[in-house]
Order: sequence, then structure tokens, then C-alpha cells
Amino acid sequence: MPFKRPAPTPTQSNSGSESPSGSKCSSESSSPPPAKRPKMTKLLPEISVYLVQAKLDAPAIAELLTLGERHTKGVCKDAAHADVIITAISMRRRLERHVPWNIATSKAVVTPQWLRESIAHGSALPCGDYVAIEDLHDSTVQNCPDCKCKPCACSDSSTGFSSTSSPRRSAQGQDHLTSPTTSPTTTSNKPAPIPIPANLLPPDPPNVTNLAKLSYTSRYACQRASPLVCPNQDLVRELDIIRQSRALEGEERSALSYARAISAIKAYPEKIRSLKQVQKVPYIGVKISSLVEEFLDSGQISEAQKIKSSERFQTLSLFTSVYGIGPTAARRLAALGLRSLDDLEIYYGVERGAVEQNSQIVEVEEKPRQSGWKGRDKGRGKDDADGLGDSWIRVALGLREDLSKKIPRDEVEEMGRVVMRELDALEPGCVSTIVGGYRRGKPESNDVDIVFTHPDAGKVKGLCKRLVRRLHERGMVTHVMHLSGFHGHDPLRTTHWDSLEKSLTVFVLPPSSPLHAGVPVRRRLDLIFAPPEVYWTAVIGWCVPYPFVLCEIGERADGRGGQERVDHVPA
DNA sequence: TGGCCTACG
DNA sequence: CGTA
DNA sequence: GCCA
Repeated sequence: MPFKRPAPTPTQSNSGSESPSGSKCSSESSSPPPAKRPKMTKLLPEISVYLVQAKLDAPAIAELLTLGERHTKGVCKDAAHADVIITAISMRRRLERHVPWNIATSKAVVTPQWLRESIAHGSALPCGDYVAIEDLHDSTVQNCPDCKCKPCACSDSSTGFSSTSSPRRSAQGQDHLTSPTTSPTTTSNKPAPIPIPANLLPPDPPNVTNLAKLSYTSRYACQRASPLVCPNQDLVRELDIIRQSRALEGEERSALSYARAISAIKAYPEKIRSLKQVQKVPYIGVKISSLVEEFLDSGQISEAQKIKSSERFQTLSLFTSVYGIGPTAARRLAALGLRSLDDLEIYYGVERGAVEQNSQIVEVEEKPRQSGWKGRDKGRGKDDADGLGDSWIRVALGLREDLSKKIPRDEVEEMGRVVMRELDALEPGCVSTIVGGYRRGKPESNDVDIVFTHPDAGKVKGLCKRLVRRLHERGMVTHVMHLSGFHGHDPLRTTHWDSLEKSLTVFVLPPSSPLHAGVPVRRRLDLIFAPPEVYWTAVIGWCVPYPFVLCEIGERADGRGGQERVDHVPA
């Protein structure tokens, strides 16, 4: 098999670790042999539990004992015989009064919520999300029965960071869309809706990340939601200015270093108060350390301030905000003396650009800079010898304003629904997930990324193009910046990973949409089509922002083994 | 001191 | 080179 | 700029 990966599917694998407990743990009617008792009624038949009653009131104890007897293999009288220890205690010292430490470290020790939610969920949930005692996090994860989900051991998390809050998905499950074929509305002659195989659906009762009880002391980056805004946001903002500047100036290596350092700081759970704290953060070396020191002293970083206020930085930033203009082009344009968007429009020959009109616009937009560059003719003509295969930069200039606007979550969702409706008309039975920043919980997105698949692998090929064409015909896709099909079935290329179809488009909601207001804003929309085998891998992959922090967790999607990309978003 | 993710158009 |  |  060319493509090995840890099964990404949410199919719960319920092969339990058989506990050594047996008779010591009573189940309510201990007698009935397993064959007789309808197995379905017990939701956690492989797991025996021990309940630490301390700190629980009588009703809670009764409730938990009932749940335990009803749904687990049994409630043990002795912690040593249980697979899982349930306790409301959160202090190590206090727990030690009830359970010997060496026993505790050999079990999963979780909060009562684990039991309640596992039962509600219908099967055992990862113990790591319900760690009762911080010191027991690792052993709890390790000893979690019935849960194959090995956490990744990210190197940067071994420094003992504890983590933060959950990624609060306000609309849990709404990011996953299936064809609305289930509507009973029209037509009796329509074929029955195509059933979606379970392995393409999100876990039925959704994974409960949301509960505030999620142990916000998870050690692992892959279990820890980087907070949308971190405790060191101000510091990060300063460093990011320098990072941007380095990137704009072509010092990519340096920029990369800043990006990594910023990532690491964003994962640091507390406000940084001392240099000592920061020295332990990975990717913080001599230079950045000194910058942090200055920040701790003065609340700012002079280098960042200087950069921010420099005309050069502002110009380059402005230019790169045009889709298709990167650092190199920006520098070149700046070197030509261009400074403003108007300059760019003239240079690239945007239609309305006559000089009078230009100055008029300058007034209207109250740009402080008057016609900047030395009386060069309108910039094009002979000069564009090098530049003007970029007729589409003109288009990008026209789109810049719209595309720089943020997209609120409800509009993201509406776009997803609209696109899905069209896709369903084209090919019923498709499944999709909105990924990217949206799925990471950001309140606003720069663009919308959707990953699609179809249970029938054969139906996926060519779908991307067909969907884009349909959306284009219907006026929803106004521009296609990029369209790629399956990479040929090169027999030498073993990985399917590259065989995604994707299209990068500009999308506008149709008038029929409730969110279609006046002149709707055009949005960047990326469509990614994956064969079903790699659907969830693609979903994950498209949710991970740059820079990727490598984390040792099984095998990579592309089969190169050993590492997985995890976590982090700069700024 | 060399290397920093990768793949595509 | 620019984008994801 | 940081790390191996």
C-alpha cells in the first residue's frame, strides 16, 4: 500500500484493553453471563471503574454509581482493580489520601464528566480530555482504555506548557455538510438519498470539545487549542511586524525564524513576565530573546516601531496585499518609485487611470502622498516589458478591497450551504467540511476553504471542474484564479496526496441568498476535492496553518512517515 | 556551518 | 515567483 | 535567526 496513514476515520474502534479486574468489580446484576445480557445496553462493557467519593455529594455519588453499574463492566471496590478512576478531586495531595499514588499513575484518572459524556456519546471518550489531576495527565492518556488515540508527543510541548481553552466552535457540526438530499419535499420518483458511509461523517454525537471541563492543561499541542488571542498578543504583534518586514525584504530565513518563535510564544499559556520563562521557549535564541527583553522593559520593541512607521514597510505591505503580488514584485514596484494603489493602477493600466482622474481620486481618498513618482509616463508602454504577463494583476487590483474584508462565520456557513446545494444538483451524495480558519474557530476568515468528497471514489474525478463551471454559469463564481485536476496517475508517484483537485475562486452569494445584501462582497473561495480515502486527512491538512510545527505522531499523510503537522497560527 | 515544507502553475 |  |  503506497499510502499508509493512521486511520483518520471517526469509527470508534472498540477493542478494549481487557482489564484484569473481573470479579472484584461488581456490575449491578453480576450474575448474567455476557452471552445472555444484551450487549448493547452496556455502553462501556470493557471498562471497569473506581469512584472516589470524596468531594462528591450524595446525589452525585448515586448518579455515578448508577451510571457505572449500568454501563460499565463494573464498579470496583478497590482502585487497583479498575481501569479508570473517577474523581472530582483535583489536587494530587488530596487524591493520595484515597488512592495510592503508584496506583493512580497506572490508571486513567478522570473527572466524573468523562463517565457522563462517554455514556452520552455511546462509547469511551479520550481520557486526556478529562484529566482530573494535572500531574496525572500523561499517565491518564497513556492508560486510557479503549482509546487508541495516542497523543502526539510534540517536542515543544515537553517543556511543560499547560494549555488553554477549547476552540469553541459555536456551531458544532455545522462545518460538516452533506447533501441536502434527505429533504422529503419534491418528487416521488427521485431515487432514495444516497446514504453516507459512517467513515465520511463526523462522529455522531460530535466529539465534545466544547465542555468547559476540557482539561486546559493538556500537554500536547495537538490536544491544545491555541487560543485565538493569546496572553502575549502584544508581544506577538510586535514580533510579527519584524517577521513581515523580513519576509518583504526577502530575508526568508530570518522570517522563518521569527515565524517559528511567534508560533511557540502563541502556544505559551501564560503572560510572559520574565526572560527566564522565554528562554525555555523553543526557537527563541539570542536575538529574539533580546527583543523580548526590551518588550518586557518598555512594552514595545523599537525595531518593530521603526519598521511599522517606515514608508517602505507600508508600501511593500500595501503592494503585497494585492493577490498575485508577492515580496519580490512589491520590491520591484517600489524600486520603480511607485507608492500608492493609484500608482499601481496606472502602472498596470487600469482603465479609469487618466492623470486628472487620478488626482481626483487622490483627493477623494485623501492619500497624503501626491503623485509620487517622477513624471514617468503612465508606467506602461515600453516599461512593462518585464511585467505584463500580469494582465490579471489588474483584476486583482479591482478585487483587492473586497478580498481584504473579513468574512463572518455566518456568511462562511451560508457560502458552504449554497455551494453544497449546487454540488448536490450535480452529483448527489457528496460530503464536505468547511476547513481553514473557520474550522479553527476564528470568528472571521479571510477566505473560505471547503473540502469535498464522495463515497464513490469514482465520482470524484472531474467534479471540481464541473462544480466550478456550474457556479460560474450561475454567476456565483466570478473569477477562477487557479484550477488543477488530478495529477496524472503517474505510476512512479505513489502518493495520492497530490491527487487532489482544487480550485481557487472568487465567489459571490447569489441574490436568492438571505445574506445577499445590496452589492455583496466578493470572497475568496477555495474548493478542494479529495478521494474518500484521504478525505479526513485533507480536512486536517487544510486546517493547519503555516508554519507547520512538526510533531511526532505516527505517519504522515504522504507516507513519508514519522511526523505530522500540527498546530499554530502566526498573528 | 548548512539547512530551514512542499507542490503546482 | 506567488499561493495554498 | 535558530538549531543540530
